[in-house]
Amino acid sequence: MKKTRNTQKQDFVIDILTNAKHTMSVEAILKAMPIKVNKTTVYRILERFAEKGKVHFVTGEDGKAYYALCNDCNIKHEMHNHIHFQCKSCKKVTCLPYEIDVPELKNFEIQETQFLMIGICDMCIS
Amino acid sequence: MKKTRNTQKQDFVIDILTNAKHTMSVEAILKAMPIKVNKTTVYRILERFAEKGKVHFVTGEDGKAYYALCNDCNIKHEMHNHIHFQCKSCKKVTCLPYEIDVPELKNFEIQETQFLMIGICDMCIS
DNA sequence: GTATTATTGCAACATTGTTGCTTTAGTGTA
DNA sequence: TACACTAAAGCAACAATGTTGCAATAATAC
Ligand SMILES: [Mn+2]
Ligand SMILES: [Mn+2]
Ligand SMILES: [Zn+2]
Ligand SMILES: [Zn+2]
Repeated sequence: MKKTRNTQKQDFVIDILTNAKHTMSVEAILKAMPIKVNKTTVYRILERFAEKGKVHFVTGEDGKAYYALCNDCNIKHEMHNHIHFQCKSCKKVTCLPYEIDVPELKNFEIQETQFLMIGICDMCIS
Repeated sequence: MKKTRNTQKQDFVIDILTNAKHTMSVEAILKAMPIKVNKTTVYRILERFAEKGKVHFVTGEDGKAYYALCNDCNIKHEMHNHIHFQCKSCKKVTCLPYEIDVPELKNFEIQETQFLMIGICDMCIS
């Protein structure tokens, strides 16, 4: 495997995601950066982290990618079979501690899963 | 509810989706049209169909929306709790006849679900 | 046939993400 | 510390998907 370097900007991304209560879009991560960083840089940092299994993402109903640290992820199976929830009101995407039993699919090779539920979150519900 | 009209272009979209073996992106639907149709028109036709429950869509890992007719959908609950599978090789998104049991989420109002599995489909597997 | 207005077309735009190339800076070695 | 190597970051231009406002068209009712 290729060598990697530790950089300030990578650390910032980790810090931001560590303190995040929800998953974050690239746009949100950029805004949370304490210094100015190019968006391409953030895209590539997240890409590297995703390859290493440090981070996972869900594609929201809006087509945007939302990133989260892989803390409690099912890394041993290299999947992230927990549910995500996207709120139609505040748009936030949350990782939920519910695992989904992945069915056996004859002749299909399952590599990843994205389980997304959509509705109104606990904070926005009146 | 507002009045609707029957148009040739709406019928074409229904025909195309009826004969489709997989879900279809707007781009694919446009290409399958027997006559030239504006993309905005297709977006709006699909939007109206989705509201009526004639059609549902999944957002692929690539962020694109993939549409399918609601034939066997769980329309009584206004949800589409079956699994979808996106192939990393041929990119096709397929509706699969597996239902997912949606967990009860205290203080969350679940309106829709999108369950996506990603990997290699039965046609692309060697 | 005429009026009404849902549907379509068009052009301009917004957003998200990608690519190729240059520049910067992290790391190991002398 | 100085230097070489090259991963990481910056930049600009681009691609792809989807959206908006308004004008033109055509389905339906009378
Ligand atoms: Mn998650
Ligand atoms: Mn489906
Ligand atoms: Zn919310
Ligand atoms: Zn395939």
